[in-house]
Amino acid sequence: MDYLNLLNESQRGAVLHTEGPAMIIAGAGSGKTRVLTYRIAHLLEKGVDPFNILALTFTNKAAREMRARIEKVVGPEAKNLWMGTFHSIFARILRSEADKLGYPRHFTIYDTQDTKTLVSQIVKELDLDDKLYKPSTVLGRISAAKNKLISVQQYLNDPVIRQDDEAAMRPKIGVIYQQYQQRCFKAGAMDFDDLLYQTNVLFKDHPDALNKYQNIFHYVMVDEYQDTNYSQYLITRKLSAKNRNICVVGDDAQSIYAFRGADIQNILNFEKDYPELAIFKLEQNYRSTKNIVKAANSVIKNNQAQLRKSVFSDNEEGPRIEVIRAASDNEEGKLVANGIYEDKMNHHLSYEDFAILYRTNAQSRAMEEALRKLNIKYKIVGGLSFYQRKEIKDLVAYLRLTVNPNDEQALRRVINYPKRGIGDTTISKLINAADEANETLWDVVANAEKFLPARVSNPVVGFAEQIKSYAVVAAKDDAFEAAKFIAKNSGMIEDLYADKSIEGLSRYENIQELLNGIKEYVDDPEREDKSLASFLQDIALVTDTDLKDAKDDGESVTLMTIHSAKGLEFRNVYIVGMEENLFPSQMMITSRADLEEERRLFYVAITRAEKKLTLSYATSRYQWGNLRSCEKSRFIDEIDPTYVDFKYGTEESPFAPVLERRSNLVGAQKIKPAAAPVKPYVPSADFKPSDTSNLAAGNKVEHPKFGFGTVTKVETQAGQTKATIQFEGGVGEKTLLLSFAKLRIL
DNA sequence: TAACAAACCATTTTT
DNA sequence: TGGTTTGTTA
Repeated sequence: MDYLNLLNESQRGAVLHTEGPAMIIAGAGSGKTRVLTYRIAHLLEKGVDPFNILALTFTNKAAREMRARIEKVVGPEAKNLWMGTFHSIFARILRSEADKLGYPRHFTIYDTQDTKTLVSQIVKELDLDDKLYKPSTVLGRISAAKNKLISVQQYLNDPVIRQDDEAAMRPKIGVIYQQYQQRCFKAGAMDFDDLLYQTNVLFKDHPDALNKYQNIFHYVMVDEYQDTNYSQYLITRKLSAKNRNICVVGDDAQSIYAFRGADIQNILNFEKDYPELAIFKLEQNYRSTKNIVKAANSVIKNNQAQLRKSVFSDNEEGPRIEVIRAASDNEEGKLVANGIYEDKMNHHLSYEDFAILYRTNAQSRAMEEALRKLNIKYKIVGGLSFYQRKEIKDLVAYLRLTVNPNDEQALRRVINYPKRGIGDTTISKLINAADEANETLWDVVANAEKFLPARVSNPVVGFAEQIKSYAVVAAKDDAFEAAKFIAKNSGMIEDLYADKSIEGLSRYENIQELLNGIKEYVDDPEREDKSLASFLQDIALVTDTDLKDAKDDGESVTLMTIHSAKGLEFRNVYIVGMEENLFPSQMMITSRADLEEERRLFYVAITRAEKKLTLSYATSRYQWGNLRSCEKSRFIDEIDPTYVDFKYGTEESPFAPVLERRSNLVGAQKIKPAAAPVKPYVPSADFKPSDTSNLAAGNKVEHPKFGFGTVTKVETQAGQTKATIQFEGGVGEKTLLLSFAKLRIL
């Protein structure tokens, strides 16, 4: 029990309050993980069986680290906790209950790429305009629907949704959603959202199953509760409905996943669901200096929607926040790299102590170049992950097909790789045949001789036999033996080995690396299930962040997006690209809610730093291939100036000459002002679109993006009413479709 | 069917 | 600008 002495009062309260609902509001750096760890340890010491505790996190890494920390306190019992990400825990539960929902036990988990391909296939089959129905747009709608638990039927019947889709000129999204779900089901596949959606279906339609898990999970804990969506909210509420021992931990100020359906109301309204709720506020920040904490507070103060709390630090004052201005993105990189080098030398630090954070992945390039020039080692988190490489996806597709032959995306991927004489025409014929006979693609492939002349069907049947033989191997051998056999037998190894180019060599090596990874997986002495199916379930939910961490080899600066930095801390942090339209991102400044999310993102970024924080921005930057001029981010000015040092003056850039020289070069592009030299307009807080059916010339209106303006013309053409509006503030004249535009008549 | 060129798209963030 | 996909040609 001596760990109780390591905690402050509110931390201790949160640890000891084990019965009944509890909410822990944990400010950044306030020892949240420590509280969760000890809370679970405390439960175990009280005699609670680890099998009765469910702890949900958002990343595998968080789960792994917490389990390791608990293990240090309570020993190997910690292994028996139900601890993992929402997706991995419910994938596991769904797998054992799959038959109730009509899915195979070894259902495939489609990754983002699979789902995109599937959507484009459907769009093509329905003969829709692929410019309008972009996979990302369509999937965004489908995903949002699933996260709100809107079924295909509800989607098709809902008049509001129909109107939205029609207004966006995409009336067929519902039909695509329907096709998409059918195809996934037929293929025995679930996407990420399905893992949560189908869990809800399971609990709704099978009360016995719900009951079973309610009786297993006596205690439910949810980390990063501010990032849960409706689907996740409902799962946790149902699971804890019986015992009401639910403890959620979160910080509304760090909610940064609204774009993915996270609903900050889940945390703001938690009290309504549980009136007997105990609330604990962790307000002391142990991570950062006073300066950093105060600066972060002064920024987040600008948000309206938030729970009241005051985060403070008892640490040293620390240096002030430094703001660097550079003339270009490349120079920004140079200044940051130099700064890191000097800091390291002056303070005897390791490169491990530094992180460079940015809003978008595209910004990493300039940083990488600059670091390389100074021979500073770095690692990038995010970007193209190992499992997204072509050759890896190919081998994984074979493995998936072995476990679940109905997996359509996997089948289409490898049916003619390596080349075995099955051309596009044959494949389309097979797909059509499957469609007509209302069978899965696999059923047709396996019986191709019934559908096609022998000359073309022979290689297809041969392929099916091959896959069947893999299933036999996978049934008796472990994942490694099976994968090795499949890689060889499929001809993949041979094909890659034949390619002697540098890329070919690296592809070959990647396959070896994947096989090594599988070997490690089966060699893990604690691994119970060493089957291929189990391995596949595992890697489907592994993210790049998890991977890089595992084989981190020593001293290097970390580069990543702010999103992936959540939950991490570094001694010295550089936040780069502090420019309007980049951070805050231009797509996020149309509404107050979006802007507040960007601000929370900035808050998260600031609070990653322990000792020293540096912000940088460039007055010009390459974007889409041409040089654009940029303005300093409004967020810089939101920091209380007491805590800030401007390193390179605020009036004129000392690097202006560099910029001039560059633009004078023959053929160099002239610096264009940003497309709209307009002050990004933030609508009135109470903005509500008016009924515009009686709009007439002369009306004064407000638009959420363009600001205030006067209507000069209203005309109706082909049933579409258009208004021409002269906007103020340099926006100029715009013609807007009234069915689309949100306007408030003043 | 492979090699190459042209066109196209992208920069929001991810389990 | 640069990476990927699509189209054209032999």
